[in-house]
Amino acid sequence: MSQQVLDDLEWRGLIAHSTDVDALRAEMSEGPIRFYVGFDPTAPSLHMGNLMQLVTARRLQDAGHVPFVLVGGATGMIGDPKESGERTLNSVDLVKEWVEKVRHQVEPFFSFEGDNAATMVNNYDWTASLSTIDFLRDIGKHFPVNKMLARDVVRTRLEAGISYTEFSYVLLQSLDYLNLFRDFGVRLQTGGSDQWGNITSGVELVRRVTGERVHALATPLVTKSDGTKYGKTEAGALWLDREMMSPYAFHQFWLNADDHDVVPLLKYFTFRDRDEIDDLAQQTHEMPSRRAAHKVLADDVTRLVHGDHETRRAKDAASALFGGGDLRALDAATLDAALDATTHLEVPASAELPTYADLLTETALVASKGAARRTVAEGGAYVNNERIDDAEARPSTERLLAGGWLLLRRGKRHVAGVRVG
RNA sequence: GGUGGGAUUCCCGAGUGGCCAAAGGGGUCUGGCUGUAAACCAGAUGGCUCAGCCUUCGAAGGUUCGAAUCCUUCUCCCACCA
Repeated sequence: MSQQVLDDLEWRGLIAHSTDVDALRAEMSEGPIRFYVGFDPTAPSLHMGNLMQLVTARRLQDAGHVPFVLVGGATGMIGDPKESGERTLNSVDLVKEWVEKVRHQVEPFFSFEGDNAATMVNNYDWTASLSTIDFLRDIGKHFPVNKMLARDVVRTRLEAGISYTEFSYVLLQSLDYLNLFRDFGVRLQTGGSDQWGNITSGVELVRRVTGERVHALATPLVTKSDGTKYGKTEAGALWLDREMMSPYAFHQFWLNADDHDVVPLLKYFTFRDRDEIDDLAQQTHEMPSRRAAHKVLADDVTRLVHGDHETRRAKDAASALFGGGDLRALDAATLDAALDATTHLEVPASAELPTYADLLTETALVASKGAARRTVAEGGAYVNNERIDDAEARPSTERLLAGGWLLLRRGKRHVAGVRVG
């Protein structure tokens, strides 16, 4: 029973790399196993790639397996080498702060009760007191430098330079696996394919030290159908933190997925089963304009990350703003709810309201006043769904909608509210 | 250690004294077509108090009426030689 989750992961396209799957399947068929997935505090919030790991781990827990969710209080201090170059070390206080944020973001995804309750761990707990001598003797001895140098990331970094600190990162992550195996009997690590090198190094360390063959699975990098990297928005990464990305913006991101990407995204990020996803794929094929799959994707993922209430708000905002109805017909309460969900701005009521160029800039709908003028000249700026042609003009108070709102829009889908009052 | 080549706007890459806010491509944005898709076509793409001004061509100085372009020093990369 509990091994069928592997078939599900495979069908969803979530297994990009794996150690011996048949051996893993055999172990799972005997009963639940313990597995771990780690998150390094490299930013104040998790993002799309981490979400994929969270959802994948949740699938494993739902199948009866026992999650150990690791927050990288130690690894976050060191920094995983990335191809683009050396990282700047974050201060100890900042890492600690981010550890707490990551922990809070991660917790809602798991159940901490029942037979297969999840356990939170922090690798700082077993590394902080580790002496350099012990580390070098017990761990370092198992890492041939010639093999470490052969890793792709390291090789690409040899020209540009890599510090001993980052070069050593893999030892710490491998030590995590060894410790979790010894202390808790963890036998599977999951993670993103960009972590595959680190993950297999952990498998190797466990084998060298204990002779046991533990397992690993890596999910693919999320890419668009055209092969480019997914998860980037105009504003940057797709953050899970609502302060860094509003639930409305988050919901819009999924809603605006390319048709070609929507089915893979449903498989990766939702808990819809095969029949439901096949049905949604069919609907998208037959009536693409209804965007049934996009709506399910956006609603499900937003609900998962931000909850029911925020999802409802994001949906209501979208239907008020993009529903195509007359904005003047909307009442103050509806507009309040819809525009509160977007980026919005308060300006005091006065005889002379700011110019459109200023309003567009201050709502961050455009990057600069020059960009605001350009957008207006290109015919890409709208107030209350009416195109404006003079950036230096000011809205008259007669234009105000219920509740003193003005609806600003740039292009087709970037909106912001201005409340005069 | 020596010699030669290089560092240009978000990225790649042209530019070798004024016509340079700087070709071309990519990316991005807007418009058109649509479905708040994709593809395609067109335009835009440093900032501002916008017929003008300010900041930008690895860094700092200098020459000149005028420098991304010339000179000096420094930093980093690449190639060849030792």
